Amino acid sequence: MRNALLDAASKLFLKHGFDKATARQIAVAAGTTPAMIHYYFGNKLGLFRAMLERAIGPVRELIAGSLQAGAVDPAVLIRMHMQTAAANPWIATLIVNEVLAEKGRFRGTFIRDVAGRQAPLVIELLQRARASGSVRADLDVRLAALSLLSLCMFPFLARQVAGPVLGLKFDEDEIERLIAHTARLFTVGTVPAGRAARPEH
Amino acid sequence: MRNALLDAASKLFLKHGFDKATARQIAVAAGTTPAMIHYYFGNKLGLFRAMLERAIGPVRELIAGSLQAGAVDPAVLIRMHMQTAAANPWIATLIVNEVLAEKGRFRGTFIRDVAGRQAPLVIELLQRARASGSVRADLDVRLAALSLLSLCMFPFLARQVAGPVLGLKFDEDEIERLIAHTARLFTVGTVPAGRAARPEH
DNA sequence: CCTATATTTAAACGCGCGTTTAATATCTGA
DNA sequence: TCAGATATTAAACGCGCGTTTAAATATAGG
Repeated sequence: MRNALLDAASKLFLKHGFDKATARQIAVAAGTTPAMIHYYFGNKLGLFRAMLERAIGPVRELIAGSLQAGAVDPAVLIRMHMQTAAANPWIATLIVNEVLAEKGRFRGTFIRDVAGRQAPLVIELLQRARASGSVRADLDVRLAALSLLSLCMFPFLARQVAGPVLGLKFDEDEIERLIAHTARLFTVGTVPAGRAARPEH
Repeated sequence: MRNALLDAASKLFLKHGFDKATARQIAVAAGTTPAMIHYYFGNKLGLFRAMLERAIGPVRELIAGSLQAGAVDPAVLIRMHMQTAAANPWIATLIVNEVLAEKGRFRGTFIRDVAGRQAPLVIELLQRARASGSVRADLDVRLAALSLLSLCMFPFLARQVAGPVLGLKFDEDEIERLIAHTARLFTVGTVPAGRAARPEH
């Protein structure tokens, strides 16, 4: 029953957000009553937190691990971010509903545990790239990190709008082209002055 | 009283979103009772729509007008978008709460009246730039339009997170540097192959 | 001045929310 | 077997929400 609640909570919280998903909805989806939420998790927020830890743990480890593995290319980082976001649509929904939204319930945790750990690694990666001469020397790495995250995340946050407006389907093939396009845009866009911009493939 | 309600609605709806801002909150902020909302606007949604039309009209005209004025540089477009987003913080909040969020109350209108009109103009601008040889010939203009919007909008949507995480203050000076950085990243990133990337200033 | 209309007030409505209670069922170990 | 702990159920709680009603007040026109 505990697991059934966690499963239902994953589906509904990550689809509709914390406020819109009601305790009764989740309980019914799990085949029980809201009293079980109180019994196992204390209250609705406790269920949300438990569900979140289960959902986000693997993703957090994946991202943190692959960055610490060593110096990687910005293009590789872009690919990893976008593939993760594409493969787990709930991440974008969660960020919109619980991080970016005013008083987002997950913002504090997200800043502390996810973005707060990841951003320094991205900045350090860009600094190394700058030191090695693969990006221009006068690049502001913090602004560049922001641009990189913008390019990687926004398309998935805005998927429901970008689809109809720009005529994008967000199928597997198109996402692959989007990743290649994005990696090239960022790589070429930060190339040292005087070095010719070359197609990657 | 009608105007007092619209003023209070602007402040609270645009700050907290439609759901979180309660009818009583707005009525009290306007110095009256919720019954006045029913009297002048029928219900809460009517007040939201009336407030929205008043708030978004000027911005819509500004953006639509300056694009139809003629062929402009992508860098100019980027500057205009980012300056508008920076000068009107409520735009980012509105987009997060009512457009990107699941079942956002403003998504339909936004797609039809704002993004749906603007995106074709951005795409056309990029096509002209491509035809004139100022961006590379094999650039996918739809993906490039998505990247452009990502770079322009995401920093302001994620302001509350990017600030602490990347150490950004989002003051006037920094926003100016962000705009210059973004314009350069996009311009250089879409430059034709073989043409040297040059600093802009 | 008086009446009819427009505006404002105060109070309550029904509803669904998260939560809690108390009773019942199920399981477990000595 | 059978008490004690664990798990589940059904029902209700108080609360705040958007909304509605009906009475009181202000405002204009003949």
